[in-house]
Amino acid sequence: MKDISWFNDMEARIPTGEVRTRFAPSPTGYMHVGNLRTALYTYLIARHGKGKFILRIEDTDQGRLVEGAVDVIYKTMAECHLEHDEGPDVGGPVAPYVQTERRPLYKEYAELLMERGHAYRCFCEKTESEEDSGDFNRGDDPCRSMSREESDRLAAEGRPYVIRQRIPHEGTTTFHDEIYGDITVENQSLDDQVLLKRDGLPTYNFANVIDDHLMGITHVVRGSEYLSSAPKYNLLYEGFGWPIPKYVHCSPVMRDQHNKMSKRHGDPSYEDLIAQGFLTDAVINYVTLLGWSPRGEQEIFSLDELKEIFDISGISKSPAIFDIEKLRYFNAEYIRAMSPEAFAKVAEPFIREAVKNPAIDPAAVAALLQQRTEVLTEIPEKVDFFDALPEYDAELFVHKKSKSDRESSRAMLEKVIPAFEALPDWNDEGIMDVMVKLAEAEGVKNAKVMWPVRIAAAGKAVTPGGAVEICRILGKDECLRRLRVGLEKLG
RNA sequence: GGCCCGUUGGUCAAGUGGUUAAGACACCGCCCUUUCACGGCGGUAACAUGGGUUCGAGUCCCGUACGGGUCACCA
Repeated sequence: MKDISWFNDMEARIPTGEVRTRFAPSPTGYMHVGNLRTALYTYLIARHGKGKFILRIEDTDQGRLVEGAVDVIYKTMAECHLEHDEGPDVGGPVAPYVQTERRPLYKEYAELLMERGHAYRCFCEKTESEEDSGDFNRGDDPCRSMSREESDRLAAEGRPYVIRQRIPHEGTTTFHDEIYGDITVENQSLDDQVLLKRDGLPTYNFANVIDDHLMGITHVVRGSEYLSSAPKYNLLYEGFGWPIPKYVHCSPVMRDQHNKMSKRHGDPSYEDLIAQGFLTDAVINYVTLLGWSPRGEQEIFSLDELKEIFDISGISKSPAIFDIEKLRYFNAEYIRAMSPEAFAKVAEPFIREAVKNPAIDPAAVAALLQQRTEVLTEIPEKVDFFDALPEYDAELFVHKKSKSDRESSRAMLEKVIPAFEALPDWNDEGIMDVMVKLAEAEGVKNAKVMWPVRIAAAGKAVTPGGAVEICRILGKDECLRRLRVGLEKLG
């Protein structure tokens, strides 16, 4: 009999008595929105339960390793404030946290499972066509019924093999999912899945069970694509005599009715969304609500609030379609909730993209933008007129609502220009005062004065801010220059 | 195709046998307003479908349709 004292040592290291969850990405180089949501739910379950959140890297697929991908994971998680308590970089009681570094472990456990009769070596070399066609009936696999002696002999000879799970042909298996409830399947619908690959590395399905157990994971959170595999996991846990964790299978994030969000379809990853001008906190808030309901009417939540209220029972069973329009709304809400200073800081690079003129104060422009910006990337086109007066048509001076036409506009500009020239201090009060007084003197509404001033100052119909703010920010000289240009167009 | 899961307005969703079926985004209208926004008010719009069970069904059961997942030595 094999010496299995190592087994007891491993078991002794498992932390107990606390909620423990893990986010276990395979390093593919970027963070899908679906991945981010799974990470969030996993994190929130741990934090809500005052437990531990663990990062584990699943790199058992040697063919899909991407250079630098692990760094992307660290960076994204840090940016999203998903700090982990244990992981490859920070260590922890059940290290190592990278699957390839745990390699020897899986084989030991696979052999332990063989000892217990729940797994067997399979020496078959089946061609892809046999696998694909489904012609090969696993029930007929001669390896399954091979004697242990024969199996050991072939292995000792150096014959390559995989280790398969021995699934009973009879009976049913029932497992419980926190979201879907109890699910029962016929054992005969389950196949003898490979646990240990020919290269000695475990399959995802096996490594997960081993690691989740050894790391003391209490809530196994993952995508619903693993729902069909869950009965096989149960059989593995039972085969080892291990407690079964709580399963939390999350439905996918869709790009439309039929397709999951995917890079292939050009759907944005987390990194892409940030590049498109979305704020991390807004993305987190929106993504959390995509497939989870807090039940009340509040929608805007900080991560700290989410830690407090997040509840597994609020996760929905059906897939959710990603709606960038609603994300824009969340983003706008977050922008408006920022302090003017904080917004000026994030907006400045985007303002400077369009406005090179050093005389223009970016903080002043930002103040105009904050209430009317949804995503940061739309800023440059909104403020480009500060840099240079655009070519525009005199027709812009015609505006029904403010009762402005070319005639009135020319008349107003003719009177505003000298009044502005005479202004001792160039500030909002002074500028406003000139225009209000003029309107009074002319017996017209303020709008009739302000419309042509704003148009001449900006050269476009829609602007962030009104005539007063735009004139002030432009500075007296530039403002007057533009008003004269406007007057010429009307002349 | 077998097995598993799902289905409330265009979208996210509340709802756990009795409600005028919440709320949010989007859309439309009105108000506010120096433009556009912000904000305020209001509006259009949903229980996939057929049978049961029940005094009563979006809520429970069965069928059907549609959609998704899975059936890899990928995760």
